[in-house]
Amino acid sequence: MDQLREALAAVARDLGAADADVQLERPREEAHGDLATNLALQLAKRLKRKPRDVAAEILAKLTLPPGVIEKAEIAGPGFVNFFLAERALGATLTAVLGAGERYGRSDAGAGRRANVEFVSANPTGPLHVGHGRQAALGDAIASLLEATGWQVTREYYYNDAGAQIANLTHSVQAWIRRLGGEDAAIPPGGYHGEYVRDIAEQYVHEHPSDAGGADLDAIRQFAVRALREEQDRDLQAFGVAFDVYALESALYAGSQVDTTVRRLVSAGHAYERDGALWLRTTDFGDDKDRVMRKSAEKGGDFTYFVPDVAYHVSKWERGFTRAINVQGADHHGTVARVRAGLQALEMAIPEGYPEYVLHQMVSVTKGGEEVKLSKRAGSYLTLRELVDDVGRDAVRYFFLMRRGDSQLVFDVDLAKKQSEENPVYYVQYAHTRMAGIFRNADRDPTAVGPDFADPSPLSAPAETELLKLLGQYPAVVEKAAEFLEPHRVIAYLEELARAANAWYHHHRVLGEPAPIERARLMLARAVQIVLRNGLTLVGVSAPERM
RNA sequence: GCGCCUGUAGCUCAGUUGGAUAGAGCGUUGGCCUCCGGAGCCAAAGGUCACAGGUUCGAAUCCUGUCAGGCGCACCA
Repeated sequence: MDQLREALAAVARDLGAADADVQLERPREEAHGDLATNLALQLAKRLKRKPRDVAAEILAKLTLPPGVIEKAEIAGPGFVNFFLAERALGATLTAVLGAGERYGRSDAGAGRRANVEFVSANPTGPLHVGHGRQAALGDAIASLLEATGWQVTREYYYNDAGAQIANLTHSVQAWIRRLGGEDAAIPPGGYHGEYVRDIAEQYVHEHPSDAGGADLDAIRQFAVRALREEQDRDLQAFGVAFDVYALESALYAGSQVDTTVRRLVSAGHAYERDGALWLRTTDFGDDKDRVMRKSAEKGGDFTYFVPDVAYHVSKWERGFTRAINVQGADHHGTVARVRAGLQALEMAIPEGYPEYVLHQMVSVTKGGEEVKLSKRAGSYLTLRELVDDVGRDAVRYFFLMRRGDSQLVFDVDLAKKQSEENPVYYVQYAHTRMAGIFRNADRDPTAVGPDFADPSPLSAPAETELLKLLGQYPAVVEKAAEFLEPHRVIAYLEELARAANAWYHHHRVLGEPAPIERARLMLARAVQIVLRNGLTLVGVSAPERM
């Protein structure tokens, strides 16, 4: 492909257009060949000639690399279509079988370090469905980066000491007093879920000396730990693991917050007004300036903006050349101000740092009606309940099959009731069928390597189609990683599974004449490898049996 | 009012960053089990790509405007 591109560039130079951008793409239509270029269309205007005439001259001057291209032809308004020789497709097969589980991986990231922050829910309640989308998305993005050569840290940031935690603490305290027979009300802004009562009961059980709930600090620590542990259990059930848990309170304790403010002031972008300390973020693309330290009458403490900036400084200083934040779209307002804060430090942090992957909200329908999301346990909306009901694989797959910036309707009834028709089963089933071939043949699939047999008997249309798809997988992974869009992998897997199921239905493997059987075993093994690699990449299992 | 995201088949959504006749699943209709797992395969019907302009060889894709939905717009986090 690179050879072809260079050959075309040489022709372009010859025609006096050395700066032409040579584009090679895979045509949608099979009749349009395996690769196509629009070079003639691009050049036609500046050469003031008809596109098809330019295409003819390109073709005449083109020196094709030997053995790779079978034929080339002019089509449509002036496209030049190239047809790959069969040998090239056979090479795909040996590439897949040779690389195995490494097929599709690359080292584009060259071992540089990337931080992917996601979920980052404060420990004020169980994880809900929206966190589930974020967990699936963040984990898959991290995996995509790993597959393309980045050294990835999965990070979870949470606040264990702010106003929301105080609300939680007082809510638990109120329940402790209720359990003691008092008539205590949940404070305004407090948490009403049943889990609050459960925590209160546990607290009383483990702290008999404080049955009255007087020790707020002890209650806070207990509640935060209990909810963090519950969230960890939920994430574990979902198959997501983090490398680093970062605490907001540590930024204060480690004086990073103070240091950040000092740097911002000395960089000259801060000013005082109405008794508060402001940062002129409008100098760096924000739409309004931000308060860093509140005025004395408002309490005189820092706004959340400051630790947010300090936190991202810490990512930079820990050596992450990329920081990717996966967040709900309701947080999009923070994007401009965090970046502006980092620029205002004048520490040579790149302008686009950190990168954001924002996903739209998940709405949940149950019984045909939309259910409002809230942090109430028992409302059938926690991630844990969804995973327990629908299954980890289906939940992961559903959350990833859509682009992040389209809204997602998760119909719980449908996911449960019609789980057999879920696309995830279709893809997994294709994998199971390939595995079944080796099971029935009583063969070890891992023994089928690139030198297992001669792949040339694979000539049926369904087979060349499969080989082409297998050859596309590395590019799919590369693009999905580049755009941080795991749904591209899902779409590819469905296409591959469709082609694999059609092939399986029309062609037998076992019992055919030996050269054909052995060649098809290679193809079946290659399909199995790529399906498994892709499913693993998006966090879905590839079962041998279902 | 301002900003970000979205609008594609009855429903849920893709669309390889500007390419050729806009695709898939579900649903609907009609076929296919002596066969490695039918959780499957083959086919049909179904479209003013929200609407109106513009850019150019060429637009679902880029620009402008309008309409509709979602989410933001604190000295809250």
